[in-house]
Amino acid sequence: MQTPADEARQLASAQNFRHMKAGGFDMVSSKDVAKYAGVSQTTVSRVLNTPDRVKGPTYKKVMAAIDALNYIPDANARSLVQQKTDTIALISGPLYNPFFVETTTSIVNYANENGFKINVHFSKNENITDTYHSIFENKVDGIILSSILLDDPIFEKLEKSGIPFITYNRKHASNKNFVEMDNEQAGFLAADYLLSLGHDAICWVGGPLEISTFKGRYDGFLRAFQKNGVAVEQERVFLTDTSKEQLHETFLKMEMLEEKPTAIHAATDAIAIQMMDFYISAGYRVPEDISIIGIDNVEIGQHASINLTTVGISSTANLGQLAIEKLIDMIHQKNKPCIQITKAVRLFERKTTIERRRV
Amino acid sequence: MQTPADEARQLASAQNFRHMKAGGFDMVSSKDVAKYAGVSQTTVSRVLNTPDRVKGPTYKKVMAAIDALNYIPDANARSLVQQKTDTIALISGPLYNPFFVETTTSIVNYANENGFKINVHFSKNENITDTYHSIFENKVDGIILSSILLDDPIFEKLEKSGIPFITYNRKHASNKNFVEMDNEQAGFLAADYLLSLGHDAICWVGGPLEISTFKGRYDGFLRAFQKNGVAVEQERVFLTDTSKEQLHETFLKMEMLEEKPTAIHAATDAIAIQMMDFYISAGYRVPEDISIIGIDNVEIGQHASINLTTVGISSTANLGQLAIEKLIDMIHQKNKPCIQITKAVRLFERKTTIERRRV
DNA sequence: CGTGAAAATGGTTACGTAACCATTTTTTAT
DNA sequence: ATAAAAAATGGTTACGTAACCATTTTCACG
Repeated sequence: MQTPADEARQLASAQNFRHMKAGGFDMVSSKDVAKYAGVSQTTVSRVLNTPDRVKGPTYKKVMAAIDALNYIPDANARSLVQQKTDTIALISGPLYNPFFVETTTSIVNYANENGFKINVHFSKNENITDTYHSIFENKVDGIILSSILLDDPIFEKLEKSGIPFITYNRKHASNKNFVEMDNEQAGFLAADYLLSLGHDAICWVGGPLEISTFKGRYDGFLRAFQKNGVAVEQERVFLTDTSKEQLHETFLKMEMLEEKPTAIHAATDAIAIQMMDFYISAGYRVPEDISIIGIDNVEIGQHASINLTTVGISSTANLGQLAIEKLIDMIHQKNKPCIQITKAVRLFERKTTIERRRV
Repeated sequence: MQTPADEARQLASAQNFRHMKAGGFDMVSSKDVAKYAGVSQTTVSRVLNTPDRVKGPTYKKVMAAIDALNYIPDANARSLVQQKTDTIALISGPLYNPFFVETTTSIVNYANENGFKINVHFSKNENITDTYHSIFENKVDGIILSSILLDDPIFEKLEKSGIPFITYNRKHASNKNFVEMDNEQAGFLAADYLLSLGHDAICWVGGPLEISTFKGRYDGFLRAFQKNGVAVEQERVFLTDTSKEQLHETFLKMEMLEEKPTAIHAATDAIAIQMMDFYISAGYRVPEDISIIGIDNVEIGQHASINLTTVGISSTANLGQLAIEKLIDMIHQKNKPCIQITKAVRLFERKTTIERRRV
């Protein structure tokens, strides 16, 4: 039987265990809980991690203490002793590219659902030593990244670190684990489609060929021209940074061409959508005045106001989702098989492309 | 003078310091570096943290050892002893709302530039005990969040935790620190504008009024009707979940109305853009057949193909950016002033609204 | 009821770092 | 040259947890 006095004493006791700290209350440790419950710290740990190995009454005592003291275990301390952080680093491309919006969503949600925290980093270029510094210091359990060049020197460091990692979208020349789409075929399908519509003044707008996606898509673009017996004119090939500003420069350059393009093959939907904006703002009609095709099949491209013709993965898969699933597998089962997934692609015919009017 | 034999010995020595671990190499500690360099662990720590207090030769010796052993300090261990993690938790709304794309970008980039890691969480509803569990266990230095209800019970726990936190976009009824737009005025401006265009069959589409943004915007909507002497008909008010599926349900319900709306006031641009998609896909023309206005002034709404009329912050500020700046201030200077920022708004007249044709 | 096995609990240690205090070395001022 | 001060370095500890081994308690069985 518990008297009011007992209760009061117990309450006072709980108060005493609350050390005031700089920020506010708390910083109650499992030691405090142990003392309060009259057991050893080891037992407190067991209550939380292997409750089966603790007798009913003990369990209740400890849980009561945890409640009374408002104890929250410290994941950092646990990481230190267990040598794992339950954290995955994500190095994504910028979100102004809708492709990364979708992959980031999938990656973060899937990881969180599976008990992993995600440290996010957005990188525009590949000059991100600071980012890797932070990632390596944090001893993350895995790394999922897109931002890498075909011959990126960081790759060696990644391998040497021993941390499981996988790339999505892009890959490195020596990549063991990656999830990509069939970039070459994507480029081919898009270009072949434009050619089949009768276009020949086609501009290619893409990023640097040191990046696997751009390289593959450009190669496919070339193959389509070859197959159709059309020559690629170098002045219509624009390799540019994918920022809005640089794309606007590119737009202006295309406007200066002697023979203006009747179609644009953008290496990504993000580029396509941005170019659409420039053209429409300049008074052009899409597709009547200019056809535009992208690659990636991003969600926003399916909006009725945009209706972007594009090439994308045949299935409804999401490269980020696939990659994070594999990465977490790799983290769990210590054996590391090669994950090399190249998803098949197909054309999504929509409303930004039209047969060339012969004038 | 160093002979080849010396070099070889040194190399062998370095090798010996590399303990093979489960995953791969490494797990070199500052102790290993100390032994290798012939100094104390304390000195190694000093070389990294207060190099001024170390003599030149010692510094060089230690740096050489760090290099030779490929030593990377363990941020977790540092966190444990320093009682800070240099980590901020972000609880954002889902990225299919473009508003959160922009805020997330700003928050992650600014935090990373200032030496903080960001743990991202996307939440659709407010039922996220697991998320908070993880956040509290990780002893983050600060929390920046949008997902909160006006009377959210989690608020009390946040306060009690003693962790600095700030909300952006939304706020709690008792919030000490928040960054929002003038939601009431935004709702007012949008509704008043539609009314000024001659619309009266206006549908409101928004989320639950337990959320400050929706509540404020709806209140403003009501005020505009009152000011214009127009009655709000309850059957034209749709309070719904903002998922694509639920919005489609709403669209179907609007189609069933006896008197179909001539204009839609969406509580957010995300809703507006989604409704646009449904209407155009169903064969309507925007704005000729139906006017649509949003709130937030998201980037994609400015695209030439969408051109969404909307209400947004007058300045080019970004609520997420403002909030993360303030939060990091709060973390650095231990005093915690009240950050209560309500940004002024204005109308952005674009192409999804038109004067009502009197039939 | 006694004995051995199993279950429950406790004590000690390590994880890797920075804080703290102690000691040694160097510099400065006389 | 010497004392005092300053600089440089080292030893020990704590941070909070789980692993590991030791001890005690409980239980089953003959």
